[in-house]
Amino acid sequence: MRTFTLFPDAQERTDDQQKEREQAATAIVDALNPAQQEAVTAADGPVLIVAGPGSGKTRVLTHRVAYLIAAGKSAPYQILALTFTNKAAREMKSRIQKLVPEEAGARIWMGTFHSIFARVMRREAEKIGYSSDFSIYDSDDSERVVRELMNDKGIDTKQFSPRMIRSLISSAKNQMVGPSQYARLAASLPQDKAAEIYGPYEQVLRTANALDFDDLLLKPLQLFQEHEDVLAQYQDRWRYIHIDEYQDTNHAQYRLAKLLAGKHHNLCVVGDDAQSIYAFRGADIANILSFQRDYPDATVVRLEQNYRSTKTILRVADAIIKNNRDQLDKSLWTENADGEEVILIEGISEKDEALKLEHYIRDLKVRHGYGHRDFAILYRTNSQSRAIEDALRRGGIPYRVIGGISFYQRREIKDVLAYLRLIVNENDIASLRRVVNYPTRGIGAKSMQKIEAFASAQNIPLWQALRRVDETGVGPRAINAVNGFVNLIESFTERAKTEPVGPLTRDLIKDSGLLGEFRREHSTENLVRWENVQELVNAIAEYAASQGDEVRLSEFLQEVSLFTDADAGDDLEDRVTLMTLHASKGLEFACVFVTGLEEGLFPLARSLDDPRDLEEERRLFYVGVTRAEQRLFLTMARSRFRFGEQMAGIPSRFLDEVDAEVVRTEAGQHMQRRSDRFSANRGSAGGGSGRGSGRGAGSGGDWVEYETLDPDYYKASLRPPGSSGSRGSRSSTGSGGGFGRTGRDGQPKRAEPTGRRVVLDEGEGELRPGVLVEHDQFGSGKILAVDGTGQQAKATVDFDDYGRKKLVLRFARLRVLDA
DNA sequence: AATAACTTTCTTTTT
DNA sequence: GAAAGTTATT
Repeated sequence: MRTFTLFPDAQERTDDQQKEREQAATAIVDALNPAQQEAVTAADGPVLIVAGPGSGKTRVLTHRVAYLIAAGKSAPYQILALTFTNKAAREMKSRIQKLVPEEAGARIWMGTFHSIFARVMRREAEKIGYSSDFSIYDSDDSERVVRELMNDKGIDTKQFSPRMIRSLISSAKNQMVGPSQYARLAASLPQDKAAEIYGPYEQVLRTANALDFDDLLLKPLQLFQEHEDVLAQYQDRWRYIHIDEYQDTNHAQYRLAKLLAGKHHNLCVVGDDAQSIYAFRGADIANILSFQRDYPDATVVRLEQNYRSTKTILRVADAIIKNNRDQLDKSLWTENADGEEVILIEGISEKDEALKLEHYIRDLKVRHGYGHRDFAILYRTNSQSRAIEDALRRGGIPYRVIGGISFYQRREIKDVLAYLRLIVNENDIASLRRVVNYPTRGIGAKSMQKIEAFASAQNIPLWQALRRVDETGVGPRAINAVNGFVNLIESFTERAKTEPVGPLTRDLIKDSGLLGEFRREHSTENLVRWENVQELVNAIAEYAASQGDEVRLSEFLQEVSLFTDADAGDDLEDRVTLMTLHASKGLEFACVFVTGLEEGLFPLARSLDDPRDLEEERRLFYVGVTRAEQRLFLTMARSRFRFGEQMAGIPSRFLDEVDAEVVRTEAGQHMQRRSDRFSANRGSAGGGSGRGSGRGAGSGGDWVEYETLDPDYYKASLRPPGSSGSRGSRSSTGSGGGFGRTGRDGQPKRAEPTGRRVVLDEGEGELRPGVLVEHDQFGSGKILAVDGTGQQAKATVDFDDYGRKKLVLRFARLRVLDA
């Protein structure tokens, strides 16, 4: 065991304390390999850790922070560690507290750039003219603002999508180009339109006292640039700064890091240029490539040993990344075993692909003892999850989907949040617009137009115009409605000053009419929505509890905006994980399926024009492949439903780039190269078309013949405890409790029918082909077909007088005629 | 002003 | 295969 001489400026301690600390520090360092040790114990000053996948870089960062704390570097200063997700921060923090338990009280600021600087803004907002109750606009909110502005200016939102305009504005902001400068630089038609919107957009956010995601970085930058004293204060607060996934920092983040580390230079960054996959949102790979130029005295450590994957998997990864030109040279190696060959799976359609995934998972689980949590299914676009979910659900395999529409992005949740935001911040125009006539209360577009005209004529905030609605010239009904709305919001603003937020939110949901909206129609969908809203109430109550009595609603709202699905993950449950390749960054799984390897999908069609985009896609593939510890599967479908129609799938060019030596097809052959890839595997894959006997039965020894097995053999893997499988998995982080709690809280008359779930499509079961039905308008007819379920259920009906029509059951109000 | 039903458009990845 | 936009009807 080695002992380290700890830093000379450590606090004064008794000899015993000093000894204890040195032992702790030694233990922290001894757990690592020499290269990692070097990274962890590097002297003060800039440190660049270039680390390949699976090299334990997050571990290194964790240990470095722990080591600094053990060495007494933290007190009285604090350590800042910026991670890529909030979840990563949480995990790192808890590991640090295990490594240096006696220092659990050490102040570590840990989180994403966005969450850390939202905190900074909460403290300093007034200094640059914002109030600390600012709202945070996510890209959805921003897009709405952009859309409205475009409508105001008569820009065709069909020709130029608000999303595109928003993202142009966002990248301008990221590069710190202001509206007037952007107008000068605009060189294309969309850019001209963006330039037209950019200034007003900034103005709207400003008057709304709102910050978008870009502002969360830019405003602190502005703060630091305008207030040297504030900068100095933060420079001294955070003497040691750590940044994980440095290759994915954007320009503003780069500047922030540079400013903050400007005084003490203790900036330690970890990254892998080969894993840079966020250029589309402004990440600049140059940040890591030029670190040594920015900090010539930097200690550079390379971590090239991989501890995660088998040699085979690494070989595939290496073959992939070699096709990229702009890459720092790294040679990855591992002492791990060769491991299993990589398997290439071909489905006849995306359904077949999904079915095969399900079969493989089942098979591996039974034959090799994997748990569900050992599997990850990765895809390029969120929409690909559907087919896979269907297959897993049918197979009774529990799963969770990360990303997609996260809980806080759901409409019903955003509606409630918009009310809360308005209560906190009456200038929040976007939230106001969202809820002013939802649920409908008679304040339609025309009335709002008049009120807005009045506001701009009088040069008063929109909210004030609402208060003076009787001067705006709208009709008496609208005046009444607006006054009701204003009173509603203001009474809650008043109550929010003294009352706890949990019950307050519950009352709000009732008084605003949202509750009535959910009850109005008893559909399964509304029930789910209502459950989600209950869950939100619980989340708020929970937050309130964790913060003690002093609850800041605005703070909760701000944090919620930065919360993502990936942060929520309860890893404890034994489920298969489904997510995009992007979301998989930093994670690892025993078995990984990279799916949808088809031209146009992965790589995505849009990336084909620009070689840099294509390289990013390739890095994405590299990231996906290197998530696997033991087994890797590459899958594709020969046809796929996209753009609403069936499209043929051509094997991805990426498949030509992997090392064919270590890849075999399901049939056990070595993968064939490009020249004949279009016919490759056709013989054996053809068998997959016969679904019933499918599962590659024809391919020989690879597959267990399910039919010949003891029927109980698979029982264990069927339908584990978790209830209705997937449905809840997106959003059901403990939803059950939600109802109970609200119900218990003691207003029996409001007791929602929690147990009795009235499913109002109850008639649906009777609507089968052949059944005679009657429609209010079309008269009688015969059902020809029914497709979709629940909300989406549609029936094709042949009406006696009107001919064939396709009706959405939700609206159609079909009555069954007795035969 | 609100609703129902039909039509169109668009689908990358996300802090 | 879903959302937003459009139109017709009350």
